[in-house]
Amino acid sequence: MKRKVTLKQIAKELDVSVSTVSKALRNSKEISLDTRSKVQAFAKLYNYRPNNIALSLKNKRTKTIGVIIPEIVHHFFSKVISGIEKEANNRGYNVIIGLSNESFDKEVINIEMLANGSIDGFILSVAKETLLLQDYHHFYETINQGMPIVMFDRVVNEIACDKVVVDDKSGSKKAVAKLIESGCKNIALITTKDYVNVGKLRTQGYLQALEEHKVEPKSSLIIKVEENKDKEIEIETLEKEISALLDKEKSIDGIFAVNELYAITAMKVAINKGYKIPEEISIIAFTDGVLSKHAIPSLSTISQHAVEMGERSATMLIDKLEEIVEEEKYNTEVINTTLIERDTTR
Amino acid sequence: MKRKVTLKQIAKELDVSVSTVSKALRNSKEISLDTRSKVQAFAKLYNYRPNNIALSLKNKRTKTIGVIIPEIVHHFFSKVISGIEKEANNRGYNVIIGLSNESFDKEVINIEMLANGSIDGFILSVAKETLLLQDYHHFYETINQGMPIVMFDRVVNEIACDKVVVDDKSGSKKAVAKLIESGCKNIALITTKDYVNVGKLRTQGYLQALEEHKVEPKSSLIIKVEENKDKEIEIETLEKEISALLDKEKSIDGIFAVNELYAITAMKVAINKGYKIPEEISIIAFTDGVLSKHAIPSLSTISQHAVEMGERSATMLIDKLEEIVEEEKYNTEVINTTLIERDTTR
DNA sequence: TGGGGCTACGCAAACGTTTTCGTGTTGACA
DNA sequence: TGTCAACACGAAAACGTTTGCGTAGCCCCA
Repeated sequence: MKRKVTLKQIAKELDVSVSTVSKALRNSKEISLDTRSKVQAFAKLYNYRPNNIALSLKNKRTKTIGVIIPEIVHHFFSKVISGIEKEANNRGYNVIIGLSNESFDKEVINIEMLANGSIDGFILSVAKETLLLQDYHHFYETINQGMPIVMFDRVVNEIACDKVVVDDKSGSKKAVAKLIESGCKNIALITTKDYVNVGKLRTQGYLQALEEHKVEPKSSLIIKVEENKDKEIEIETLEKEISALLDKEKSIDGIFAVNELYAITAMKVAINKGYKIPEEISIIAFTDGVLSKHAIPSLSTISQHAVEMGERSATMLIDKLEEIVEEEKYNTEVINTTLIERDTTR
Repeated sequence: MKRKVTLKQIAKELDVSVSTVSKALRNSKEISLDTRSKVQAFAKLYNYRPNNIALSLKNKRTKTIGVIIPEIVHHFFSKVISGIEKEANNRGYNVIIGLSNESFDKEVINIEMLANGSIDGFILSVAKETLLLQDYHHFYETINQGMPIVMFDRVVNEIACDKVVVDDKSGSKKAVAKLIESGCKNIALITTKDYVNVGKLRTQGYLQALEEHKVEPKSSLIIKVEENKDKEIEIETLEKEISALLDKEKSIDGIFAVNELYAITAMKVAINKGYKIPEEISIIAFTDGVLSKHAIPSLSTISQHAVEMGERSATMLIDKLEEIVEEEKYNTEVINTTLIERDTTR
């Protein structure tokens, strides 16, 4: 087993100095052609590759970006990552991943672990617990130490950093408008509690769409789901709530859910009750994923273009790292949503 | 903006040497209690954290493991990653991710990018193209340089390294046996072409189960799907094939598919043709994911315990890195599968 | 023959740590 | 007063690079 070869070893072997080897490999004309080719041949033979860690230390940059997300087993986040990875790789960066599992503590630990020189900057989406606690000291500290952060999707408005968000409100409006225009009169909303920012915004979009179409909102048509660590329980509870809702409000002919899973759950309950979809009840979900695509019937959704979000985030971060954009200038990019019409809408 | 503080700065500020600071922070009794507390207080005040890169260079270990997977927008792989990340974090390691997108070239580039000192070892699942080309030089080179590799799921048998695999054959047998025992007489198989190792093994399991139950296999009941870069097209083609199959072989009363998506596709076609599921046709998929869980009806599956695979892989790699296991000793761990009975089986 | 100007290389510092070894000061004790 | 141990600290090397600068050797020309 031949260990990795270093400049020093090459130097020793060829009886020249380390600096000569280094310069020869970079084809400096300070070194004679003769020596250059000798060194290069030797380096090639032994498959020399400069040690990244040494370079990082010297250059004070790692060419690595840290990504902290709440969870990875989630279509949206994994799509964002694939976008980040693509753009990062194109520009010669690596991606290191930390998962917060929606926990404040894990988010803090992950950030601290990476902030000590391992990476050049962060791309992250804030954990729910953090949003609930509203404790953002770890973000401030990171930024204060000169490490740029790009937040995506779940952002904290009061923090001065780059952000990439989806236009939740207008996305919801799009969805609800579609339902109304296709003839729905009584549209139920399945959303989250208000502390989840995106849920709140999507709720606002729903209300605005109703208003603009002069439909009176009815609070009895809105379910605000209580999050639960155990998704199974959350969904089971939701099933009961939806079932009760459909029993009580017979006039419901449209459902807008703030995510796929809520929508699928609603569809399941409705189908079990014998409703025809989309003839009797139309359904649209925010967030487009595999579930929607392959559901039977396939679900109409609002796509948030997760891959693009990832790409844009990476672009913003790297632009800042490479000083293509001034340090103190923070932007918020809004990614537009698209309505994907499938089989649950008319 | 206060930059990261270093030992040198603390030393200068407190008018002692760098080594004194270092020792004081590690509570060496070589340093007087007085100096120690002074240094520690100062370090705390300025939130000193040792620079990871410098430590990596010094210690010749990065405490980071590289993970190369074919794609991340895939329930199985993201689950494996979450398992890896969990175990790695528990043991103080970071995880850096590379995506091959099933491409040989990207796999090679990713490995080369990370092998130059950035990480201590690899966990990877081989890209399809690599399996097709059977060009494994990049794996050999990596191992030769003393960097351990753990392969999971899609492994190369001929390479001497640790492996974590799922027992594909027995998993398939379990599924097909279940179908037979619940009364199915004519079980169709939807699988991949044979060069995909796991597809091949699962096909073998199907055949063995039939044999053990004295059912004559019929090649007319088997669809071997031609992979396509464009999944849409692949699935569309598959739909037609399944449709033709169901039209031709009216006696089919069970379907076993080597992955969720194939199973869902089959279910879709069957439902459209008016079959009752599971009464007229039972379906089981290899690979358990969101799709199966939330399909309507929910799909019975063979779970491969992806999170556990990730954890085991990480454990094996780290054990080797920390020399808990001898370097030259390679193991192959087999993760057992579990049949999850849902609504597509009787 | 002396000086100037190349050429081709080596030295050393720097990045931020840790650790081994050396050393100056102090105090105790004979 | 001389010796020795203990104490408290500093210097320097090492990890693997890159790069500015110094310089030995040579040739050329006056």
